Amino acid sequence: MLDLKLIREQPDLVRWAVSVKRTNLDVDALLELDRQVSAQRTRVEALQAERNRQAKAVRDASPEERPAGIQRGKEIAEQLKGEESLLRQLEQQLQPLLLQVPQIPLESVPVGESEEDNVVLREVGRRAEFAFPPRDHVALLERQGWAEFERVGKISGSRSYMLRGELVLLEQALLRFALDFLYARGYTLLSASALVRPETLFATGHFPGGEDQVYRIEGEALLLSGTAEVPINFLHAGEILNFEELPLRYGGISAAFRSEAGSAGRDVRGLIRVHEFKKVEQFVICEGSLEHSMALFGELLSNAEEFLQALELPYRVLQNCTADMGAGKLIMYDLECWVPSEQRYRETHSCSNLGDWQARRSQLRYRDPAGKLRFPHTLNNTAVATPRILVPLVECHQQADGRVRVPGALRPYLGGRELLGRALSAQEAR
RNA sequence: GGAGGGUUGGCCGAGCGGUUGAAGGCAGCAGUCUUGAAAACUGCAGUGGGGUGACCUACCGGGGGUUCGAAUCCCUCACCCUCCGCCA
Repeated sequence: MLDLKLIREQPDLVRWAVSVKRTNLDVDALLELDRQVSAQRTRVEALQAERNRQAKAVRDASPEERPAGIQRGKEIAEQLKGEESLLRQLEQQLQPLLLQVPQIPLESVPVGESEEDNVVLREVGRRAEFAFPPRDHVALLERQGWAEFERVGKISGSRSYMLRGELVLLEQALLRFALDFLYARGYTLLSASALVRPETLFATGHFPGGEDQVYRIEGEALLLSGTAEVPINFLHAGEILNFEELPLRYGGISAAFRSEAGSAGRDVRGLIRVHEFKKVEQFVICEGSLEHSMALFGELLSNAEEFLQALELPYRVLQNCTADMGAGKLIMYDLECWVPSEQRYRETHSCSNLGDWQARRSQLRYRDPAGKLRFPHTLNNTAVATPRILVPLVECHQQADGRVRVPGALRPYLGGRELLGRALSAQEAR
C-alpha cells in the first residue's frame, strides 16, 4: 500500500510504477473514486456535526421544546443513514484498488518486460567438473534409496515427495545449520505456524492476486501460507514499536505450502517444485529510510551468499527487473544455484526490500526520536528452503560412485561424516 | 464441544445513555529547583481524515442494530482468561 497523498500528488509516478511492473490498474479510475469518496466524506461529516449539535440541543432543551428537537434529530439521522451507506459503498470500491497500487521500484532497478530482462550481477564459485557423467538428483536419490517418488503419488498426488534414509538427516542438518547460522548473527529465531488468516496475506501483499497459489482449509477461515514471511510480518501488526528495538531481525522456520496453480507441467519431476516444503526465512523490520533498509538488504543478501558458500555451492546473483519483482517490492535479488543435470542455475533464494509498503498494510509503526509515528521498512530473504536446495547440493557434491560429499559446514550435524550414501556398483550406478 | 468472565490511549486502569476523546497512575516532552543528576512541583501531550484558520469529524477488539444522542443497551464475529469434557 502506498500513501494516498503520494498517489494524489504524484499520479505520474504511480502510473509509471504500474506500467513497468506490468500491473493491471487504472490509476485514473482510482483517483476519480478517491475524489468521490472525499466529497462524500465531507457531506457525511457535515451531517454528523449537525446530528451532534442537535443531540446536545435536545439534552439542554426544555420539556416543551424537546419533542420538536427529537423530531429534527430523527430527520437528520434518517438522512445521515443514506449518506453513510453511500460512503461505505464508495470506500468498498476504492479499497481493492488501493491494495493493488504497487510500490515504486528504486531507480536502480532495471526496467524490463519479463524475467528475460533480469540482470546477472555476478557468478560465484566454480561449477563442478565431473570426470564421469553426473546423475540428476532424482536418479541419485532413487539409487541411494533416499526418496519415495513412485509410491508417494498414491498418498499425495503429483508434486509430492517423501525423503528417506540419510537424506532425512541431511535435510534436518540444513535446516538446523540455517537456524544456527542466523542465531549466531543475532537473529531471533521463530518456529512459526503456516496456518494463517486471510488478512495476513493481504498484509504481505500476496493478496489480492495470489489467491490461487494458496491452499484453504475447508470449513475454516484459515489458509496455508507459502512462507514464514506471512506470519512473521503479521506478528507485530497494529503495534507501535519502540525505536530502540529496531531493527528487528527474525529467523523463522516453518512449513510452506504452494498450490503451484499455473505451473502445470513445469518441473513436475523431482524436488524442485513441490506443494509442501520447509523453509527458514530471514525477516527484518527496520527504521523507515532507504539508508537503513538498503544496508539491511545487503545484510540479508550476504547472509544467504555466505550460507551458500558454506555449502560450497556455485551460484549467481540476479537482479530482478521491474516486471518480475512483485507489487510490493522496492528492489529484489534472486540467488540461483547451479544444477549440473540441467546445466543452468535454479532459484533457491529471493531477497526483497518492500520499503514501507507492507508496514502500511500491516498497520505497523514506530515512534521516531522526535516522537513522530512512522512506518518501518520490511525485508525478507530465504535462508534455506528444502527440499529444493537438496537438488544442487546432491548434484554438485555427487561422487563417481554415487555417494555425496558433505560440505564441511554440515558435517557437525551429521556425526562428522564426509560422505553420505553407499558406493554403488558400476551396474547400479548406470 | 459445554458454562462463565473479559477486550478502553505507548503501558496499567476508571468509566450512571447526554460538557467523556475519555478520570487516575506510569512512561514521554518542556519548565522551576539543583554545580549536575535524582526527587519534588508546574505545564504540554492520543491516532486517522477534512479546513489557510478558529474548528469540524471518526476511532474505547471487528461488524451490525436500538436511540434525538452509545465506550456505556442489544445482536454477531474474533481473540484472551477460568471451569468441565475430549485429546497428540
